[in-house]
Amino acid sequence: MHKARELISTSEVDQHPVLSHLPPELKQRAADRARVVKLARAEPLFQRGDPARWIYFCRSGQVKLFRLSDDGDEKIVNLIDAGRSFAEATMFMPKRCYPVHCSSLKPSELVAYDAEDLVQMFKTSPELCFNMLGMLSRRLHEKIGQIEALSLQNAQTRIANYLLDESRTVGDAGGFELPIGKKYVANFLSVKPETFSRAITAFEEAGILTTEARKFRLIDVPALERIARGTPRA
Amino acid sequence: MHKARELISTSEVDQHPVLSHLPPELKQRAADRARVVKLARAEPLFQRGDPARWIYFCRSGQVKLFRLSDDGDEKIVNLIDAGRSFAEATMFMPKRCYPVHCSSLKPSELVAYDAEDLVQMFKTSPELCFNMLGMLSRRLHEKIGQIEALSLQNAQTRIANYLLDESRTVGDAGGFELPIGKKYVANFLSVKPETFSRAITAFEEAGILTTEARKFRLIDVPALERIARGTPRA
DNA sequence: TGCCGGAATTGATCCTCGTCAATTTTTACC
DNA sequence: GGTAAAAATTGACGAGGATCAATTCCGGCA
Repeated sequence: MHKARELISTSEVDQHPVLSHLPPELKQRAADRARVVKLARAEPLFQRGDPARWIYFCRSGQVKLFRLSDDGDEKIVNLIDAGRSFAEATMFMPKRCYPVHCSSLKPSELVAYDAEDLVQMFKTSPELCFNMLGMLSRRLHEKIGQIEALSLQNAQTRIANYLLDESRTVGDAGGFELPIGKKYVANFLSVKPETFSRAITAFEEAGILTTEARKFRLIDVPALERIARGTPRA
Repeated sequence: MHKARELISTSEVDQHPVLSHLPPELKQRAADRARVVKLARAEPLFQRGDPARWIYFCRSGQVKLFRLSDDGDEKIVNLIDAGRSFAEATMFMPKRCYPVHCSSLKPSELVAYDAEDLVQMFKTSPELCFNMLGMLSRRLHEKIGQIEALSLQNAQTRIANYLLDESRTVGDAGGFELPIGKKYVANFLSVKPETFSRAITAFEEAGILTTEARKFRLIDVPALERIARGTPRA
């Protein structure tokens, strides 16, 4: 059961948006206490309520953060791609537990940093704290955006916004590829797969985009932007 | 137009969940630079996008934080009662602007603290930062809860949860009173006033609660909890 | 006290989206 | 490369909640 623990280099720590600001000696310490976690496809990492001993960086692959309702329905709160970190906020909660479930969507490699030890480091440096405060503020802002979208926009509008977002962030002239199955994208947008599918079909028929497998190519961006603004006409 | 600025005492600063942890001399400095803002009923305080020069504490009254859609629909993201603070997260955003609109719901008195000056104070003390990190974590957690509710629960369930919450936090044996007009509560729950009204009527007819003006009295709490869990039967 | 205007309630209707079911397509794995 | 399982699509249908409209209720104020 025990195999040699994979060593983490300080340059690995530099990937992390917050830990990269650690002074060199602490960077080393963080690396020394970190470990690599490898997940197969669809393997759970932690459950809501588990004590939050680790915070994570996604080195490769993809994981989902989600809530479950009493009757088993799932709501994906966040999709974490390679290069992004998650669960930092747990370090500062009174009861240090994960507030969501986490599970991989593809085979993934994560770097796990020791939460307790990091807390000690943060206690030594307001600069570090400020980096973290900035990150949490951005997250909070993001969530407010999600709430607004859920309350004020309909399915089509949310989907249109998502497509425009993806196109801008990961797309090139040739279009872009969905990071994962439409099922999960749909869930993230709080829409049923059927509804997602129908919306895409409608967009295709309107000449707004073309699809081929997972590849999307936007044809009529202005039209999509009008839909995203909730004003398909005018 | 200029009248004498109302002075803020350090004991006023002690009301603030984060600033109360300032060392005495900084507490005095915060008080010296703070000011009182009085709002009439339904008076705007700031707009989304305004530079965030101040963070606020609600001394009395009530304000709403909200977003507006392009076609003018409003979504209340948060209701702030007396004793609560808001807008702290703006201090740590790259572009220090309010991400929501704010407007009073009743005549209110707010204490406005100088954001830039507070940032300087925070830079001196990891302890202060930790208090703030804790608060932002809690806020983030709250938002995740709202998102889950919007995605996974129906109108009845959200309303049931709200009633149970209110009953637990502000209620006594004789029931509790809505903090404001049902219109606003409904909006906060992302439900139309008509739907809210119908749900309450249904609860009354089921013998779950009684209402009288704004006063609510829960009769059959277990039944309401079942609805809140999404399993009305069993 | 009586009047006015906004809030709340109630009813009727509509429409978006979820549900259920049947295929088709894609993916994973031997 | 072939097969089984999962994902995606498509269609038909229904329910939850929004919308529109009409009263009724209540609070503030002269």
